[in-house]
Amino acid sequence: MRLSRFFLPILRETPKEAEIASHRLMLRAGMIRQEAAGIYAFLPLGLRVLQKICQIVREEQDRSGAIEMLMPTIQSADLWRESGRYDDYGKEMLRIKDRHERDMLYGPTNEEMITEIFRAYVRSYKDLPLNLYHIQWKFRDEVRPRFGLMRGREFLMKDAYSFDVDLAGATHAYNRMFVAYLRTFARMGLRAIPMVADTGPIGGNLSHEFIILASTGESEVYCHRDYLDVEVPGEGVDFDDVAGLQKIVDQWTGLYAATSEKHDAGVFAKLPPDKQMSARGIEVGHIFYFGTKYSEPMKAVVAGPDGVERPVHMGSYGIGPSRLVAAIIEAFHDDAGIKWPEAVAPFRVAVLNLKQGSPDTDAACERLYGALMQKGVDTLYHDLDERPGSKFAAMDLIGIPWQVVVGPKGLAEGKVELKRRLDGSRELVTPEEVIARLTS
RNA sequence: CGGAGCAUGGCGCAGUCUGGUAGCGCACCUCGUUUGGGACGAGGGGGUCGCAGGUUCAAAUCCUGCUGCUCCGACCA
Repeated sequence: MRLSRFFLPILRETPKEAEIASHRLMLRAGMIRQEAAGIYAFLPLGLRVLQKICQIVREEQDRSGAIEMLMPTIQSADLWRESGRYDDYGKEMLRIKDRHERDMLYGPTNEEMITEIFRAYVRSYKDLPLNLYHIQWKFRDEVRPRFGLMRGREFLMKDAYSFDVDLAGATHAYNRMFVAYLRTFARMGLRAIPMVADTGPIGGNLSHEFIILASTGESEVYCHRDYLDVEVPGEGVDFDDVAGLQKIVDQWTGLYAATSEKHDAGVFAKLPPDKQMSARGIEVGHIFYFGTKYSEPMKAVVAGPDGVERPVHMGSYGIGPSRLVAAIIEAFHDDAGIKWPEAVAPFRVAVLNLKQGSPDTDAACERLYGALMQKGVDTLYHDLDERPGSKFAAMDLIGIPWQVVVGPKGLAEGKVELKRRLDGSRELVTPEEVIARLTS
């Protein structure tokens, strides 16, 4: 992408409403624009990151055996009356009427709808296990939206729903998601720690929140320090291996870890002092097993091998990709701007032409840009006629992992500078070397 | 929902107390000089001062009502 053809409204000054780093940087980097309290438009740069995150989420959901679909944002109130949650959910639910005065709502979650879909088609235990997910916008009319995307009212959520004949099957489904989540967050460069959590309005009795540690986190969390070193399952993990998955989950739940609501100060105090870790955390995922809470009232039943119909055991599993954009920035930034992990970066490399309009640098940049694009490397070519200082500052701000700096001095020796945003390291190399490095 | 505050050009702000026809920095446009870490000079464009009433010869400024947004607390992907 040529910057001259892109839409990247970078702000030099920080809008006054932004208090935390991720919000500030997203506004300054031209990633998002606030349209109302807790409601944001994703500008092109922000959308690129959001899509990268969704793709990782998708790949790991698919790998674990879940199947993607897409449910609507608007739901009928009748469904929610069936489960009893229409009255329970409270003011967080945005209620609307259509032209026929029918009660509708903007979905805050989809347990009811997925249960309705399931019961319409599935009759037999032979169709199970089943796990369906979608990535869709949700609306929760928060009392107090804040911190930009971190606590918005409209937010993107990946929500998966599992269906099993019995507790044993549901536990395995839970474990699949548990492991998929470990891998998902690790691929984004995040260490997420599963913590025993409250189930809230979703209900149920088994639940973990996946928390990343960050000083600007909203919740106080307590955990064993060794969680920082537990191994994340690799790509080859067998999601059908019931005992194997259970072992991984046991390993990841064996040590103490709890959010403040579930915190037991007595147990925590018995940990060796150097292993006690209390910090602020950002919740980036939440998984629940809630058994037959919805299947019973909504009559989602399947026939077992004995021919007897019984309500299915369900779980639901959420990840907030839009919140993850903010969470990743909280974890990866410095005074100059964002430092994207490569897996979610909006572009992999930026080419900076230090003397736009000079035949030598222009030609060298065009060659590099063309070669990189041809090899499928996501490249942003800063081809605007600005002073070098402005270019460096802008690219540092938006946090592209690699910068190739093309200037007359380097070119005199046939070299360009390859700079790494993450650690600021830089070296002089030939353009051919740049291409080789970024395509290896 | 309790408490506090803000609303003036795209962004950040001054002007409001003490009423007199809107200003600064950045950004933007033109020309020139510049170009290895947010340049400089000259010229220029852009604002019914959040909305609606009221007081007054005159309102960004005073009064009343409304709306939007932010922050602190109680709640949550």
